[in-house]
Amino acid sequence: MARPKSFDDDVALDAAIGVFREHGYEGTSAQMLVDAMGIGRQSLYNSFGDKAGLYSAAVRRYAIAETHAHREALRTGNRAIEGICAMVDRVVREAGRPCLGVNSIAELGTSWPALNEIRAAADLSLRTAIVAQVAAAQAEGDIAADLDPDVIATWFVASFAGTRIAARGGASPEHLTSLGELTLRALR
Amino acid sequence: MARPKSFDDDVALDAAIGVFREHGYEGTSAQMLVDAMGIGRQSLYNSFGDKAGLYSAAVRRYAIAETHAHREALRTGNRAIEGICAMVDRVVREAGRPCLGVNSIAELGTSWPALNEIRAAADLSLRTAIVAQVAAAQAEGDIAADLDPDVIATWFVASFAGTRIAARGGASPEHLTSLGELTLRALR
DNA sequence: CTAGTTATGGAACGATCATTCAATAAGGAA
DNA sequence: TTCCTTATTGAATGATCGTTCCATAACTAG
Repeated sequence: MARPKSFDDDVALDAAIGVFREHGYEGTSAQMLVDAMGIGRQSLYNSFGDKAGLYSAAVRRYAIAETHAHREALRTGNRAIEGICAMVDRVVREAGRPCLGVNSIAELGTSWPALNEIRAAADLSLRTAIVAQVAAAQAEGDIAADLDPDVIATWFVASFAGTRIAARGGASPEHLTSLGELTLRALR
Repeated sequence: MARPKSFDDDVALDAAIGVFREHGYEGTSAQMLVDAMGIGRQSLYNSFGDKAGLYSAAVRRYAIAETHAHREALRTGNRAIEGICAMVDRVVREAGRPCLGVNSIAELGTSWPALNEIRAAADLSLRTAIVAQVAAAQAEGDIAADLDPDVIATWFVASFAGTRIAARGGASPEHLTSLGELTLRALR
């Protein structure tokens, strides 16, 4: 009953994610977004409200994809520790590209309620998966039993942020690999 | 032979640092800076060139102060490991305030040559101190001897970044303390 | 074919951006 | 005092910011 959209919201959102990852929220202009997304300015505002809404949508989509990738990696191998290693390896391997989650925290802190909610949901999902996997690895004797799985989950998330910051600061792949190894070593 | 300045560059710079820490480079306007620094617009440009120059000067001053504080903490106690613990504790204790170093890396990556130089100098200074301290702690049997001190130095820096990102994301002091403990545990 | 509805593209909005100009003020050297 | 130099102040610069208005295009239900 009306003119159909000429683009897919998620495809456009992925393009926006690419820009926000590299330039941050304040460093990205509406012009940069319409250029990267390949849509008109008005279409951007029709679909996402405003720049803040688009950013929130981008962070949400990114957080969901990132959480999913982490959980997928955790399912690797037979022993629980193998999945944990796979998760760490993936972070090390992909640390070369800026992380929208880390960058949004660094840039905006907890000042956006909408972002806080998105992060809380992603954190819960990821942490739940890590806690279960860690408990399993502890039962299998691959992680020290005296450590609280919940603390370890926080530990992993922080280590990932540290690795990503190191990479964004120019650390070599060898250094990043070392970081991944030490992250796992802390738990033995 | 001419009118003297009515303000001290370093005092003004500290005020600028406070604004940049919280709002980042792109999120800070010249108006916010003159308000916080308590000087006129023209004085800002006379003393620091432009906004980018002021930011570089702020990051430089911050990096020097932060590196100095780290090195001071390292000198604590009798055994080398005590100084290392003090350094970690300080980061945990002060993680509540945003880190200009971490935030500048997250926001700008390695795209500013001037910042890269500042970081390289600070990194070298800090890493040198940590390496020496770690080697001493290894000789005293408090850190595993099979680990490369240089890798450990990278590890500390990354852990600090992770802790600070966690704090900026809203982590509780208890969680931050746990992160500090696990940072040290990785080395035993 | 027509009427109704939404998407699109381009020009335009006021506001704010970083930066500078021009005029005045303040001190040291003579 | 007088001159010279620099600091300060406030207004003004053009550019770009995020956002919206408006006319047109595209599609569907009737």
